[in-house]
Amino acid sequence: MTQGRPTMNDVARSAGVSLKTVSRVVNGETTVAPALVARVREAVASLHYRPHLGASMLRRNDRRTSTIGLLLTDVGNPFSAMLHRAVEDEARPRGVYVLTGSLDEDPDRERELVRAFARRHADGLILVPAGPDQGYLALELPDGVPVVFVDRPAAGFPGDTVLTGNAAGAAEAVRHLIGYGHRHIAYLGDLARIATARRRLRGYLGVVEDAGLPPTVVGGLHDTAAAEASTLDLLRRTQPPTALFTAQNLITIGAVRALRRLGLQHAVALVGFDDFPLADLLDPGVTVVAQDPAEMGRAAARALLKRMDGHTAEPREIRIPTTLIPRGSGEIPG
Amino acid sequence: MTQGRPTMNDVARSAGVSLKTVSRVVNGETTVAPALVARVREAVASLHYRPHLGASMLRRNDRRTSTIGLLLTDVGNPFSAMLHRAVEDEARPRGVYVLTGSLDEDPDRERELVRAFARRHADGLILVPAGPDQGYLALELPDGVPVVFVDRPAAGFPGDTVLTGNAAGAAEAVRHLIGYGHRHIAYLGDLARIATARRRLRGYLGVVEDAGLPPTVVGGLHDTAAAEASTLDLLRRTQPPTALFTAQNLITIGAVRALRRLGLQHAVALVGFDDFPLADLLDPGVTVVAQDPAEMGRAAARALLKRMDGHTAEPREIRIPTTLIPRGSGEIPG
DNA sequence: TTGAAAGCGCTAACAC
DNA sequence: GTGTTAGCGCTTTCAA
Repeated sequence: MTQGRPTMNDVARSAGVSLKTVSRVVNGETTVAPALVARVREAVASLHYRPHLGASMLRRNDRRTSTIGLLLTDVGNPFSAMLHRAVEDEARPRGVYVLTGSLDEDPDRERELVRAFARRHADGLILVPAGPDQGYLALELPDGVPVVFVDRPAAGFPGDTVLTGNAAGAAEAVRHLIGYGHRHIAYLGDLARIATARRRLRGYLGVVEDAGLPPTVVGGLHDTAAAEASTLDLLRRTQPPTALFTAQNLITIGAVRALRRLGLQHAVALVGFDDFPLADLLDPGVTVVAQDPAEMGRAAARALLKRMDGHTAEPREIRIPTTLIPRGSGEIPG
Repeated sequence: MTQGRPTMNDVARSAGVSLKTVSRVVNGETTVAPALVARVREAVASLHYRPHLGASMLRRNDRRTSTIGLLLTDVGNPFSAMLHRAVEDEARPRGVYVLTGSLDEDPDRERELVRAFARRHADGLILVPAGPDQGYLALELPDGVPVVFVDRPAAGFPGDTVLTGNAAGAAEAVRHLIGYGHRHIAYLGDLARIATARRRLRGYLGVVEDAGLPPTVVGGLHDTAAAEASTLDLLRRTQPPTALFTAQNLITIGAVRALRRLGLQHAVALVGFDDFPLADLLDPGVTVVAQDPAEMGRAAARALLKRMDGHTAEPREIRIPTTLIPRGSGEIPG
């Protein structure tokens, strides 16, 4: 019955017209007699003909696939997932579909995925950079394929960049704690390679120094367990801090666990960077500086689609502000 | 400088060999003299040649793109996101990449996305069905493109199906509550179209009836707010239940909020279907019947890849068991 | 307005 | 081992 799917030629034969006429109808050209259009449409329907995008792409001049690539830290984490959803929502009305992949902070994986998506003729890329340098993009990507960077600045390749107010958000958190009378505020975070972490630390240090307070920095925390352990150590010191600023999601949760274990959750103040579900249901509710991943995704997708439409201008830097959400843990006086 | 990217012909000219020899080298065929291989490799590198997958696909017999489509309820929700990640992890070592999309329980959207992915020559699909019938797949998909269904059974198209033990999990939750002495256990859930919800309700009803207990069913709950309101109503009745079984994530959270507001969180027992982050940090910890989205994703991807490898056998039904995780709220005696 | 021929970049089939 | 020829399904170019 089916020996491969039907081609334009099959449709042409079935409709009694030439191949080219079918092509014209399928592509919505208006220079075809209505009677022929109808015959072709009928044949298309009865044969269940679907145009072969690859073949069309090969011959066409514009060579668009209406597909973009989205390279995230980890498609499974809630932050990435919300960003992903926002990108899809912007792309959907344009008939643009999304290839996705997780980089796990691995620069090799970043380049591998870029190459894979380039081979699949993505019209553009949205990238949360894992590596320190994106110069390779010039080699992997055909000319004219735009890239928008998200959450971290890129190096070596031009593109719009969507960033959160990392330093500003951290500064706001620390100022909030100072406003409640705290004079000894500790920073818990991941000081690693990642530019994001450094910016948050800078925000903390700036405010603490301006206020003439002693900085306490605990770095190198990558997961909940490490954060919990470090927080326990910190609070058992002879001069423990009266307030904590945790620079990331998982670290905040580790700190909450530690405070519980010591029964200090109503005694030591806490503000975390990044919101998380149910933060309001804990006791006390956890005060956070929330990012807006959905807005970041929307902004990135809009910037990319604009470039794909031929918009050429100097790469822009788009900054999405953070919001401090007081829920109790950050309003414990010092 | 760049007038389009280089083709195999450019490489052949640059290396002083024939087009076909380049093709052989690029495709890793072993019947080429080492000296020529080296010359071709060099030319490939210096010209930054990248093979044109579309053209290759067009001519090749097997016509594979090493791309699969993943159609989820909502890429932004944690359950879908974890499933997505597991699929990616299975596909990655095979050099298979993933097109993703959200259906939002909309059958039209389901068909639209299937068509879009088929046009992009996905080698296979993993689908969380939104609509009641998947018969259209036979028209939209080329012959031989396998589909694996996840989380819900499909109709009208053959394919492996990965399901959670919905009825069994619900039954276990209710039995757990009965084991703690409860005789009046209410069901809160979404009774809508969705097969999943009906199965959970069936699990509840089966156990309750077998135990000779009166069923109390509150349905039509779609979000946290509705669940909170309904729970409040329920607990203010003259004969309130002593235990709640909430059939879904968001409903569980709504119920938790309601119990808090009434100060009953240590008096009324609660078991929820679906785990959620921080369930253990609440007071009391929330006992749940946990699904395993990662295992569902792995199973689906493995089944799909096997079919893509030519495995032909009767479609299988793969059932991923649930796990009851006691954390406190389900162990309050009745 | 419609059609015939050429060819996009690549690989299958068959020479040499 | 290597090269030549034909052609995948479609759009371009140009002629009718």
